[in-house]
Amino acid sequence: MGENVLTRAERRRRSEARILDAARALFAEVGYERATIRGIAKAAEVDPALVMQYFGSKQELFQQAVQVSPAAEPGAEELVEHLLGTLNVKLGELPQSSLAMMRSMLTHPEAAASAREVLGRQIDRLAGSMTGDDARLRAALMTLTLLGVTVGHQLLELDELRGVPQEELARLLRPSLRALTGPDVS
Amino acid sequence: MGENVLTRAERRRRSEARILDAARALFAEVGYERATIRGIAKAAEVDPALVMQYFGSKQELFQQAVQVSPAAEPGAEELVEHLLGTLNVKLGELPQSSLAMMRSMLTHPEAAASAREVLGRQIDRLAGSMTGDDARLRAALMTLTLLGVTVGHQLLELDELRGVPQEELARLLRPSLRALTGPDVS
DNA sequence: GTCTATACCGTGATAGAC
DNA sequence: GTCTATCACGGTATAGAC
Repeated sequence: MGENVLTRAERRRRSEARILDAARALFAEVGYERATIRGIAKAAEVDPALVMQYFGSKQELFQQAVQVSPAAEPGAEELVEHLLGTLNVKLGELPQSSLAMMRSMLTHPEAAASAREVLGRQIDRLAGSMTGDDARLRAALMTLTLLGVTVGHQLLELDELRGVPQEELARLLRPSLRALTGPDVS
Repeated sequence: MGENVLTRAERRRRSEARILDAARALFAEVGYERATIRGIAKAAEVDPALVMQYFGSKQELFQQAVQVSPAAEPGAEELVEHLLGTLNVKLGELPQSSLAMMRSMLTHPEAAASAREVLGRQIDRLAGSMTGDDARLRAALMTLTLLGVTVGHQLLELDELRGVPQEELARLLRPSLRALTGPDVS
């Protein structure tokens, strides 16, 4: 019967992608609890039941939507400088999946676990480049400093950080983070 | 007819107090959306309808539960040192009302507004003790640093901060915050 | 296989019995 | 004044029509 414009598998793939995009956007905007299956389906222009059909549950949809690819995770080999490069990403074009995770990390247990994992990995990398017995602790404080700034900027949208260029923030934070680096530098 | 053990006004006052305590605890533990009127009532050992009767709505209950007394708000006259004193409070015995507010600040609009207000006041106080045209920005970064540490410690409960004494954290953070203070000291 | 219709539950909130 | 019964709503999930 002639060629179809879209095969079924192709349609399915596109619908899934649209749902995931809509889910990421909504989770990032209002968090896990306030984001609804019906709302996500509406944004993706699909039937609400389809979302359940594809992903099984809201929780599984959330997991697939927010999982950050390890490649996209910030590395920290050059320590502070690279961390501030990371900051640029964090402050500018932080992927929506990360925003969605961060938005829900205080209220949704699953998101909290994910946050602990991601932060833990970053702390590990940082601590690996540092010496001293409290290296992990200092690495954690550096990571949490960036987390605080990111929360204030991206999620709370404090007026004080409105429209401040990333370079300015990096410039101001550099000495502060270096102070946590300890005696050793990279 | 003789004296009653408890007058009605007294009973009412005690019930209200128990409800507010339970509300603070639940809001702090699971956030605004997951805390339910019924759950709060059960914890306070009162009828759910009573909560509505007393407070009108869940939102009003939240407001009354989380409102932080201005006296309890951290001051910052001696700048870094006092801020680190503040940190002690933040890390040790942060009042449950503040925890409840922080827990919900990323997902509940009302809590977000409250957080912006409290953080803004702290930034104002800090900036008042600093000079330079970017004083407010640096003050904001200092405040967000402490916010990040508090979130990581109190809400995400990162392993890296488990059981670390406040003095240790203050010691490690002091140079970092001083670096944001800028050329002027208090 | 895809979607329509609906069941079912728990929520905040209300009205009215006691 | 207190509480039982119920409402309307919105959420997840499912059964069955196409």
